[in-house]
Amino acid sequence: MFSIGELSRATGVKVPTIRYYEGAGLLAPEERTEGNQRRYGRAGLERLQFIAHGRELGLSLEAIRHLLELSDRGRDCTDAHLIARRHLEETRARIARLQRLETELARLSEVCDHGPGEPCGLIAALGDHGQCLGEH
Amino acid sequence: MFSIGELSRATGVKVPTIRYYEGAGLLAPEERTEGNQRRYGRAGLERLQFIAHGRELGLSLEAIRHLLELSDRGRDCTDAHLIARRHLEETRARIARLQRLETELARLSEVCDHGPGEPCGLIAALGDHGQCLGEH
DNA sequence: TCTTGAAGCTCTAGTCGCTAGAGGTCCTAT
DNA sequence: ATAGGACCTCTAGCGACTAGAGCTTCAAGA
Repeated sequence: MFSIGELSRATGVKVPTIRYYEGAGLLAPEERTEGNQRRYGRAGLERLQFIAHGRELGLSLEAIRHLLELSDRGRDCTDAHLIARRHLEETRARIARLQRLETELARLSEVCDHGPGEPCGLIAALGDHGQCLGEH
Repeated sequence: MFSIGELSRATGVKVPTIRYYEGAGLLAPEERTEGNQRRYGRAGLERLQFIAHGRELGLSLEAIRHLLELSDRGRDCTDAHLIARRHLEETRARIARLQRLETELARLSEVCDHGPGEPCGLIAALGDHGQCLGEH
């Protein structure tokens, strides 16, 4: 049986976050001590690792909840693959978007050929979308 | 003089968001009508465009507030370039991180060679960080 | 067995950047 | 004069935590 602190050290998930996950209906302790402290078993540890790993991969708690249900029910994992696939697509879209921003930012931080007393090109460019090359 | 709705249409920023920016100390209307409605001038419009553009570039309101102060004070824009540069670095780091996730997700959504009744490889992999190839 | 102090408990509120809704007032065109 | 769209303020909610107050419990050493 693990205390919440042991679970925290074992997974790298902070104690208040574990309690938060419990409130969010993702992870309940197997039992409580007489004094009302949480005690987890191996299953709890693994479940928390599952959650933590999903979060590292950028999945929402919503998506993780869904995956946990599928995992609890076992069998058909079509939905699980759908979730992973959808998340992969979102990730790709976010990468593409960030890359456009990167280009823009790189350009912006170069633009500053103003002489003494003249306004800064960077600040001017920030106010004027028309100076941008692409979409963002 | 523009009403808040006109400003909204001109910039694409929603009305409640403009009010939120005001609460956040980024943008105040030049004046109010007798009936307490906000009225903005050209300066207000440009300031909002500045904010909106900064947000599109993913800058925090904090960073934008800072840039606005620099712009208001004019002259030395070293700090402005620092902000832009730091944000560019953050953006690059986020891209790199997302790309590692992309690889992992792509791999994950392929892994599912389980026979009928056997547990799904995807769900197992989600619980076990050790199966990952890289860092994330 | 007692004591101490780290670790646990619950509850509330704050973070960021909005968004939605309630319930009321104002402005403007007909 | 009136209708109704646009405006006002205020409060609460989102997601995923984080921080703090004020209290209780547990475990190890004396």
